[in-house]
Amino acid sequence: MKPKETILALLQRRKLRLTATRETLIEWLLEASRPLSYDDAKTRLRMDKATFYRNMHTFEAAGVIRRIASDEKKWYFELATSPHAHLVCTVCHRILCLDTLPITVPEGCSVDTVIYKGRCPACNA
Amino acid sequence: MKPKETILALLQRRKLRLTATRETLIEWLLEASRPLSYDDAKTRLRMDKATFYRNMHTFEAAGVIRRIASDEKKWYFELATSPHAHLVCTVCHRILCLDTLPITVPEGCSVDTVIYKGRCPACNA
DNA sequence: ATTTTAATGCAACCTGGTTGCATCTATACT
DNA sequence: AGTATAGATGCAACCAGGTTGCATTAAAAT
Repeated sequence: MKPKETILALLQRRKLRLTATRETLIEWLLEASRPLSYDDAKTRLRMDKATFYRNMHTFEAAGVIRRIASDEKKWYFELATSPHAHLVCTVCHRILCLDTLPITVPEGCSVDTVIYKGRCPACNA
Repeated sequence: MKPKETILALLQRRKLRLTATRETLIEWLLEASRPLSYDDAKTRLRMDKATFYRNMHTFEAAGVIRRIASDEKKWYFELATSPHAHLVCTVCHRILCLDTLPITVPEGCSVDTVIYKGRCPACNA
């Protein structure tokens, strides 16, 4: 995982300003072990949702993060680490990162990522 | 694919009423070769959206259809045929049905379905 | 220190979907 | 067939997640 400084430097190279808000967001993403939503953010980070989403767009454009659509019509965000599959739990709706990146690519398609839908280990027990 | 009569009979067995609206919806789903949304429906079927979504819930509960979340925060619906994977196109946002049902199930999870994200053959050309 | 330009916060808005309620109609009952 | 009744429909109001406009604030360039 890239250290915070590397990510912040990357943003600065893009002429993006280094605000306290952005530092907080990056720290928060670094700590997370799974993709997080604005809902997750707002309990820990006091921040307007417009600011949150605008920064997520900015970070995404800078290649720093990726977004994943949940089943419950929310966006989840994770740092753009090496590509991997995700499991969207149909019970608790959390999104887990998986090691496995399978697969046989379907004919004529190009596949960026794979999403499994099912039960996470906690909900499967 | 189950014929229309079989599906309608199945609904009746559940004490659901056989309305013109429901017949139209079932016909429309039978004709479709890919999952469809209310947006797709409203251009062909004149029907209130509350009625559309309520029926989709009812059909789903009866096991007649399945729903798939798109990237654009819309629900897509398909008849509950044999389980298969889907490709959500990141360009045209359409959802394609795939023959392949891969996979190695991730440790401790149970997997209901798999979603590929990438470019459909049309957008990949 | 001053200027400039991007980032922030608030409120208003947009879109997809849901809910409350009056009306209507498929089915059950006689 | 005629009537009763419970489920289905349509409309409007609502809700939630996310976006946008705009005035204010604050990095960073000078």
